[in-house]
Amino acid sequence: MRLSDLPEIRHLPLFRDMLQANFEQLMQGAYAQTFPAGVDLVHQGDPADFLHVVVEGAVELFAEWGEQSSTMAVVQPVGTFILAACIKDAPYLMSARTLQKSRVILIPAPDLRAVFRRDPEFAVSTIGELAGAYRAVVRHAKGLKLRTSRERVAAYLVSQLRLTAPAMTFSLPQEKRLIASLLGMTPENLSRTLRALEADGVVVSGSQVTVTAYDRLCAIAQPDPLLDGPDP
Amino acid sequence: MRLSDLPEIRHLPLFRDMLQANFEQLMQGAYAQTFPAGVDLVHQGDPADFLHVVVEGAVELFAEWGEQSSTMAVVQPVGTFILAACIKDAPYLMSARTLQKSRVILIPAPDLRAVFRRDPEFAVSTIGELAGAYRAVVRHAKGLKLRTSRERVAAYLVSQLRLTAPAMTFSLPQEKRLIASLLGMTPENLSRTLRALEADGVVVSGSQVTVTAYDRLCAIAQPDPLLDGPDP
DNA sequence: ATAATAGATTGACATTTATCAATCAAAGGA
DNA sequence: TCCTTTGATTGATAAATGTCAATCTATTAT
Repeated sequence: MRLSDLPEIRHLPLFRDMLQANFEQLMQGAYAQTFPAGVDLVHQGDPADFLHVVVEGAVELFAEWGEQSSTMAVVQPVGTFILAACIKDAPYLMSARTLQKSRVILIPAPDLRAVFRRDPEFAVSTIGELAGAYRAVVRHAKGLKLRTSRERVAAYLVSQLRLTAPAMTFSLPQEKRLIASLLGMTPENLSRTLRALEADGVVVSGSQVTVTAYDRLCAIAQPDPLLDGPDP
Repeated sequence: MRLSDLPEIRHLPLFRDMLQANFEQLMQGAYAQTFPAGVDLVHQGDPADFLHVVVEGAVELFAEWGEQSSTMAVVQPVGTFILAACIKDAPYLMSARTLQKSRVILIPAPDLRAVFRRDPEFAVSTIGELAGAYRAVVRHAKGLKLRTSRERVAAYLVSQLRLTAPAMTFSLPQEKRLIASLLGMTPENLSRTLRALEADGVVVSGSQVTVTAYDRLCAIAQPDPLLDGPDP
């Protein structure tokens, strides 16, 4: 475990309010590891051994069923994943793989469960973290059920624009096929949809996206905090 | 608040481990109400005032966006809903309406937040409840993204069969259009899909479903605990 | 009992989305 | 630098799903 990782983790919403002694104990049992891109970190169905904290890089959470596979989320620094499985001591519902060279902290699930029973502040933080994660998946599911793929693409572009405001251009943070999977469509369909959106002021060149008619894009996406998340 | 409601609520996983004094205080501020069918209990976007506990009847959770609307879940006794919004003190992500005459206990959100800061056992129960809810939505989203509508229908029938095992017949617990919406399809599509499944040993007559070829249905549904939930 | 209503079903059709195959473009390794 | 590999795009086509309209059916209310 690298000493320089600690302050960053300590400032995460999940860990910032707990007692120093408990934080130290949690970190005692934890260890960090750096993985190259494309490494499978966990596989769905496996018993939940560790809470994962992504300190550097990016990790894809994806679901598999038979031959099918679908990206469910991308976790970026500093974020955690598979907290719920660790708490329930249940099998992971999703698999995870690194998208880039990534540094991940692994915190043993039993330690986690022991500490939030002892530290009420940590318990409260855990509640907040889980409630946030729950709401994020609900939003994702709402988007899948209520919007067409064209609307999902438009909403995705709008949400990316908000991250880079006030600039009207940005570069896609992941490969298009991953974004397509995240949005619940095929790469071909995403490609054609982006092409079609050029008629509405979207210019795509490789991974560079420029929006020349924000209002027209919004008219398609109909952004809604109950689907796309709060404004920040 | 009816006195006879209390023991049932007290035995819920969410409330069973907390201190009696805290439970009583929570119930002090709570009140119960009985609603006829078709009443809107909460509307998405409203501030989260109360945790809802369904004691009798059934409540539909649904999402709206523009003209569109989609059923996200059905809460039956004894279950709770919109815990996450109450915790986050954030707007509801879903609307709720009664499907039948229903009795609902309303627990003020501020009381809830105060109590789990004071009662570590309640905090731990809240963590467990949220983790379970999170995993349920992840499964729902996985089903939407990985299965075709035909596969979702088959999986739905298999999961209903498991509830009534070892009987091979059951009656649909809700109207077909609601089930269709829950499964992310139109009523017309559900109707045709059920009809098509007759070739695979499914007999539908009104709301009565009989399965004469369980193995063939499973071959279509490919049931998986990571999508359909644990065996019980 | 009968009418009125809401839900379910069916057919015809349009639209969306996926699939397959070919090609193109870009990035990384020898 | 060129070659190889991987991802992206495009076209042609098929399959899945939605829409609209017209029944049909069951239930509820009068």
